[in-house]
Amino acid sequence: MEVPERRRDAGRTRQRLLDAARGRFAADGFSSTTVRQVADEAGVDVALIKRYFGSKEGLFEACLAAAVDDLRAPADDGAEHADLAARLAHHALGAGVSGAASGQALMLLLRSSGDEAVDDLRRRVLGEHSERLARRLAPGGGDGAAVSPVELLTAQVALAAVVGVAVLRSSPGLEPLRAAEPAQLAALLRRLLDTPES
Amino acid sequence: MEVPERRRDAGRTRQRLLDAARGRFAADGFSSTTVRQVADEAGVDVALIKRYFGSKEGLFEACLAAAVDDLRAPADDGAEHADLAARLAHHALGAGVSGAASGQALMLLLRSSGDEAVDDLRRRVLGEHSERLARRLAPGGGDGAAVSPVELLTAQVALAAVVGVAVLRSSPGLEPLRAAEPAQLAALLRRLLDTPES
DNA sequence: CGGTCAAGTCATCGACCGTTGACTTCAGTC
DNA sequence: GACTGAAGTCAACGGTCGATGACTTGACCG
Repeated sequence: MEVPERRRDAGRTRQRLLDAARGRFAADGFSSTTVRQVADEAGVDVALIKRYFGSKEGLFEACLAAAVDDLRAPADDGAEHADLAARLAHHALGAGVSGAASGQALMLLLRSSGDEAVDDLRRRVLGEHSERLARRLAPGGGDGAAVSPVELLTAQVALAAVVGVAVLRSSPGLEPLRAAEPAQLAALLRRLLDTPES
Repeated sequence: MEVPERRRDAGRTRQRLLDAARGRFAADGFSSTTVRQVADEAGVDVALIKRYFGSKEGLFEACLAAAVDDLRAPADDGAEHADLAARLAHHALGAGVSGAASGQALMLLLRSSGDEAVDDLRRRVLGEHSERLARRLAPGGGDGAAVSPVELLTAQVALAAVVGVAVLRSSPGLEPLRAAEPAQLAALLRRLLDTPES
């Protein structure tokens, strides 16, 4: 299974560009990131971005698609976290499927490239997640019936809390929030998921 | 008290630039905003930005200073909102002192210009707010003693929730979260401010 | 070994950005 | 009504960005 370490490997350089771009886009945003920075960090030439992704926006969309896959991936923790809050915290705040840093996929999802299609994708993903969360919040536990407006709003506030934690952990690096473990954050966020009225 | 509507008024154009810039910076971020956009939206010439604010960064810092003043301003609601959650929600998510849109000051605080001094200011403001919130969370209600780590973390998670609500309301426009009233959000966020352990 | 095509390099283009200084116009003063 | 300084206008600058196409180098196959 040992790869012979080819000096020219399209898939490898493509992945390097993807990794470098994802970090830059998540940390600095779309417009602050330059394709030359990404290419330098990946150790390849700038022109290869056009070859493999068409344009800077194409590169961003590829990063976003990977992040969406990370976020949509079923919690492989499985039965490890029986609690809904623990699963939410680990899924959104813990390390992603790939070697992404904590909360990187979530930060990437919040970044805007100015493209309307990208904004629609973001809206769709956030809407799906909030609805799924609301369904699990319902007493029945996710039967076919539509969720009530208050349940949906509750789920969105809980989702907002996770988003806010990711934001405050990344750019301002607020301590001790940044160093807190997902389990500890889950314990604090759990109260948001209780039913508002008995 | 009728202002004679001078055609040349330095203070007026300065305020117009400030208003236009604050909206653009809060909505699109620092690097996505161009000084020509701001000048056009304000109806003045681009060169006046240099005259009144020195540079684009100076304009951003002036906007940020105004936002920090908004956030640091004592809740003029006074005794109107006896509840801590209601005060937090109204203060951060309601309309600002000036005619700023909902959560605009908070969004502006999260934006980065790449300047390290600005990042330090953001860290300081967020740290102050979380500490103040933690002090009010303490059973004693804000005596001189230092807050416990768990109280500080609880306050920061609550602050993160408010930040996340502001983020999801602004760029993705997640419904029904976007249209929710501060009082309704306060009712949902209140559970985060309870003491974790009895 | 030579052919062939993908992978990677290089220089450069046009556009846009922030910035700047010289110029023009208006308001207040004597 | 001329003087003066502030307020506003204009054109242009250097620099950087994303994009592009011609060129070179390498790997694989017969």
